[in-house]
Amino acid sequence: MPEPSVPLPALERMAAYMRCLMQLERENVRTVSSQEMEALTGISAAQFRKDLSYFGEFGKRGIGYDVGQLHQRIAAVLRIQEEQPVLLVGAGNLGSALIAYPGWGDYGFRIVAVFDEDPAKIGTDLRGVRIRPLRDLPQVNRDLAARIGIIAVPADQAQAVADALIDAGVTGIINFAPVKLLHPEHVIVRDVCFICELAVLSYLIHAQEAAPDGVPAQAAD
Amino acid sequence: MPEPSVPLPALERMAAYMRCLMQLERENVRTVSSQEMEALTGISAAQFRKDLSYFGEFGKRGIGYDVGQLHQRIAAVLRIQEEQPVLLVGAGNLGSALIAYPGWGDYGFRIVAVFDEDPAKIGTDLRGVRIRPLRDLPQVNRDLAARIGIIAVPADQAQAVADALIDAGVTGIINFAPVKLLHPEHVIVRDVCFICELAVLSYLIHAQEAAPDGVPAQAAD
DNA sequence: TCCTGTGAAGCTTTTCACAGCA
DNA sequence: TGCTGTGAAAAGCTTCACAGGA
Repeated sequence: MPEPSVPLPALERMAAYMRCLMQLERENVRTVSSQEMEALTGISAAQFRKDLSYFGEFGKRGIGYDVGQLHQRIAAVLRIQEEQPVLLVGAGNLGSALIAYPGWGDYGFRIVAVFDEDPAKIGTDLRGVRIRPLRDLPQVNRDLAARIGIIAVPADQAQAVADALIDAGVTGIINFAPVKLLHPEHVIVRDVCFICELAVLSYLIHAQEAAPDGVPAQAAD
Repeated sequence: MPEPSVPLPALERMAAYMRCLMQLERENVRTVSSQEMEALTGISAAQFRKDLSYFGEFGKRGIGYDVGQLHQRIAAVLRIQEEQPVLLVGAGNLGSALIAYPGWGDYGFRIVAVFDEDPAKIGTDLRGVRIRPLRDLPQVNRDLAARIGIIAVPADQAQAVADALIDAGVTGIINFAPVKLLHPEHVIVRDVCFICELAVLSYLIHAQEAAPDGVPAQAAD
């Protein structure tokens, strides 16, 4: 009944298309073709059309796609057409940077609670959200019922935080800590390893120098 | 002469292997087999061996891999065996979080200069690195000769910053701003879109609920 | 024996190229 | 005509399965 096995890379591109469509909306562009999307995103027109085809028909032959409508339909596919509550654990530098990110609302997410263990931080406000002790997590999420959690704590605390989030009913985790988390099968964990990006970049730069046409040196979006 | 067209996913896994090997070194583990690496990273033993094979032979048959030696050789492959200077543009929340990250040294990177446009920040210190105005970039990098730059500024400034970095000799950019950057072919740009990760997670959570065995729901590492 | 390194098979994803509709 | 949607072909990546050295 749901979409039959969509390639994961296609899903990742869907988020990129949405970003692009929001930009076009701000510029009051009404209609866009797959060709134009290729110019804007760097993703080929054929790829764009194929990606959309996993989820249905979205355009008008001979015309293109209605920008606003396509935005809405992609949001519906990604299940971000209505607000989704998110829990953030860790109110250090990274946590602060995350909560300050201006795009949450555009993507239908809202940080509804922030947790930290530092007594100096507990009770204070981070952009209008009170910081609570981690032990309050189960009780707080009984009301909030958030399914998504973000781990922004040091590596040595990450597993304990993951366990607590999962106990509290979270089924999807974005993990910024540099450790592999153990978790039950029904929970989905996505690791964000930004220094890995740098390492890959380092390789690609040097590979390109050594043989300017050797490795495709494709950028990741 | 260099490695003939290594799959990009293989490169991304190399960084993950390195992270795992550093952990093993801290635990004083001397030898590791591809089986054990599978247990630790979630990446299959066959995949691990195949990935390494793109770059040479690293193990001993019947024994496994020497942890320290493998770490060194992967570092050499990624060109992070000796310190690489990195420029950071943007000293806001995100920039501060990045510079506070404790793993830079482990991966052979060092932030050698920080730039920002905010007069209130210029001249102050961020973790021992002085914040300079962006206009100083060309001159500063004449000495530092960094090839890698990180863009951690708002979307509307990102293109100008990218242009400045490229002018100053940077050939690889990690872009945290939510815009597609225009750049010459010889420059490699990798976008980090953390909210895209959340959007994908949102889809996967709901897909799994709808059909617990429909979509593989594989986590990204 | 144990475990690596690797060609070949199998599977996934991307690209092509064109039918079909406005 | 113009541009979408999509089977089929091509390319790319992963897994298999086993030869071969310690």
